Amino acid sequence: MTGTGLGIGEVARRTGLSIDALRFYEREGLLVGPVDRDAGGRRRYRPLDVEWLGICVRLRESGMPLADLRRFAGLVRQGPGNEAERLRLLDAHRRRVDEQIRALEECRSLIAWKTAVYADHLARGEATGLWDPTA
Amino acid sequence: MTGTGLGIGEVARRTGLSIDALRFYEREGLLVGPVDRDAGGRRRYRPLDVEWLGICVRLRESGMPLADLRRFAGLVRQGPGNEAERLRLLDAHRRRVDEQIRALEECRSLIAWKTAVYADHLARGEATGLWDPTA
DNA sequence: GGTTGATCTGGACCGCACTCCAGCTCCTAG
DNA sequence: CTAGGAGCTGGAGTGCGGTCCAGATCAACC
Repeated sequence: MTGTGLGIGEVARRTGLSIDALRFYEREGLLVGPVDRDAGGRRRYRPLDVEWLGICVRLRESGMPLADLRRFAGLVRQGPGNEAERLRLLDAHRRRVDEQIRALEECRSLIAWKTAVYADHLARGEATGLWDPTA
Repeated sequence: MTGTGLGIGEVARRTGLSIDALRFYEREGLLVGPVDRDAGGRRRYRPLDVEWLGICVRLRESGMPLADLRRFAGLVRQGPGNEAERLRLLDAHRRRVDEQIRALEECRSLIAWKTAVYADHLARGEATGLWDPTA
């Protein structure tokens, strides 16, 4: 029997984080609590840890800096009583995500327009509207 | 008279890039051609340069690495004849942007759900479903 | 002529988020 | 017993994308 919880390799596979990143996150205080260790000193992640790491991954993917993640983890670690602050933090982040989506959509439409210009140009041979700094 | 073209400070204001970044981009070969200089050796950006920089900003905002931007700039610098490759490059980037938007929207909905949980909790005092690692 | 403000160059430095490494321990299978 | 594989620690190194700085020059105005 492997004991309770998951080993670091398994957690890495499940979360998509590297083993090094998992140890790094722990050193940086991004977890909601100390990770259990087995008799030999190896990490054993409980389901809660893994779930939290999943959230970390999402927040990171959406551009939250580690510093903010650390603050959030700190609030959660303190336990109940600071929900208002957690809410503020998440809400501010959501607004940033909205803004990112908006900006990306704008970029996307510029790119789509440019690709359309090139595609059109290729479809009919020489055409106008191309970048040509030699002009 | 200030002569033709814009000074670096003005271009920085218009593009949102810092003066240092503008010089850095130039050193890194991200521009479509050499920037003009006035009698005193100062940069004078032509409208085409500024327009290209605007595109750079968009592409960077949407996560294109400088290396790709450099490749694209190189193609444009070469002049007509490589439109197919420019198209491939932009198209690949558009797909990455689409993927980013998708991922961000997923993150957004997780965050929205979490904030709803906290908001609900705050609205009615103690409730369930909160992170509490002390449990 | 002097001051002020923008710009120049080359090169050092920075923050972020990891990633890699040496040298060690521990567990399991054969 | 031994070989292999997963994991451990502390610390150094990496890649990206700029940012900062010293020391000089230049243009314009008073």
